[in-house]
Order: sequence, then C-alpha cells, then structure tokens
Amino acid sequence: MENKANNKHIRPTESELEILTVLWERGASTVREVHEILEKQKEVGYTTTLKLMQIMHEKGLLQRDASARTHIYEAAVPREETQAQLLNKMIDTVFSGSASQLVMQALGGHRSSREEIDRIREYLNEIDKKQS
Amino acid sequence: MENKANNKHIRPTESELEILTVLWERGASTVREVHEILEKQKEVGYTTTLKLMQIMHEKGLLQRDASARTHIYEAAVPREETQAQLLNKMIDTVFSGSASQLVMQALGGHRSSREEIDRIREYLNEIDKKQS
DNA sequence: ATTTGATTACGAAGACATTCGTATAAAGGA
DNA sequence: TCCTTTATACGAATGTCTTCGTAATCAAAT
Repeated sequence: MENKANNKHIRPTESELEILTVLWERGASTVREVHEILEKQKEVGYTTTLKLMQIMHEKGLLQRDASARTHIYEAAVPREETQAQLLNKMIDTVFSGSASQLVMQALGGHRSSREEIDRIREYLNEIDKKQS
Repeated sequence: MENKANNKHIRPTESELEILTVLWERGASTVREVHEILEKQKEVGYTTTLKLMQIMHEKGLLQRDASARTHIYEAAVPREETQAQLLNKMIDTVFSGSASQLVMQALGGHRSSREEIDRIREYLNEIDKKQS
C-alpha cells in the first residue's frame, strides 16, 4: 500500500486546486515557488501552503522528491482527468445530467469571444466526423 | 436586515444543491416531500433533511411559509443564476478562465448525442446573430 | 563555533458542513 | 380525554478544510 488515491475519485478542494494549477503550469516545483505564486493571488502564509502540499502528498494528489533538503513537488494527477472528474460531477449535480445544458449556460453567461465560438464549432465538426 | 444572502455569492454546498434541485423541479414543497425524494438517492435521516433546509432558510437559499404547522419551502435563488455562478467559478478555478476549454472537455468526456450537438450548434448560431 | 535564515514536521485551533438524537408541540383518531 | 403520529426546534458530535504558531533540523555565512 502506498498511494491512497489511486482510486477513481479525484476530488481536490478549492485550495488544492489552486496548488494543482500552479504545478500543472509550472511543472515540478518547491513549496516556496508555489507559495510565491499563490501569494500574488491571495494572502496566505508560507506554512499554510506547506501544510496543504504535505496533505496533498498524503492523499496522493502530489508526489515529491524528498531526497534533498528542499523537497520537490509535482502533480500526481493528470490535469485533463481531474477537470473531467469535476466537470462530470457538476453536470450530474448542477445540470441534472445534461451536458448540453451546461455548455449553453457556459456560453451564455461567460461572454465568449468570437474566436472561442469558432473553436467550439470546429470541435463539433470533429466530433461529427468521428461519429459518422 | 432580513436576508443574509442577497449578495452576489450563491454558493450552495453539495447537499444543499441536492435539495435545491428537488425544489427547482417540484416547486414549493414540504420537508417530507423533499426528504422522500432524497431518500431514493441516498440514505439520509429525516431530521437531517429538516436541519439542512432550516439552515438554508437562514442563509437565504430557501424561503418558507411557516403560517401552517407544516412549513412549505421554496427555492429563493433562481436555478439559472445559481448554475451560472457555480459554472463561472469552475471556469476560473479549474479551466483557468477558458470557457471553450470547459465546453470541449464537457463534450469530449460526456459522449454527447447527435441531437445534443445539433442543439449546441444552433445555439452558437444564435449567439452569432446577437453579436453581429 | 556561532549565528542567522530557510525548510520541514507537528499539532492544534477555528470555521463550516453534515449528521442525527432528543425534546417539544400540534393534530387527529380511539 | 388520551394516545399515537408527525412536525419543528435545538444542541451536540463528528468530520473535513483551512490556517498558522512553534519546534526541530539543516545549511550557509560570519
């Protein structure tokens, strides 16, 4: 037994997600590096960030190299999979299982740019091709 | 002062969302009616449902008619607005602000039906018309 | 060697969320 | 009237998230 979270349910909390996002974008990083980025977004103490990352490591959300004095952390869960996980939950609980409902709401509320809309159209076309 | 949650942030929790969904679909209901539906979805005690609904009332998520012995509860927050709220938060925290990213992820994972895709296409067209 | 600064480890407090037992009150039937 | 059922109210226990103070450890500088 090693990893507590090798099961399907990746459910990071709000704060954990912030840290994951930093690591997804930066790649392997120290606590200090992560903390310095978080500090720009909100007020938070260093040991808070540290503790969170330690807990995330216990949960299996992060992996770390502790061979050197300064540990190096890395996301242990893939970004897309995590996004999909959270999204599906939202589709179920908030949109009663209707993905299109969610999509329309997303497009409606979030003033989307012309570019974004075009990109989505292309994406729909691709799905069509694959399905036919 | 009356309503604690007349501000912008509608942030129901998981359980609260379940209750809101029931009320959005059924309309005004008693605790027992809500509870009976929740019971089908998960194991939960009656007083738990009651307590939750009372708390939600305090928070301003529900309004109630307490004139009769059996109180009648109703959602005090509109469904679409709540959905938008949660969705926008997710776009920000999980998808770094990109709605199209979220949309594609939603369409990709949740293998959507042809009908759904067509509906979304139409919707995109409507957005275009309004913007031009 | 001593001091200073950075890092991890530990523990605990505070805030919510969730759960439910128990008390109390009202309503309806026997 | 008295008993049973059904409601609400209240409080408390539990769990989780978040926060941070303090101690211990190590490295580097003086």
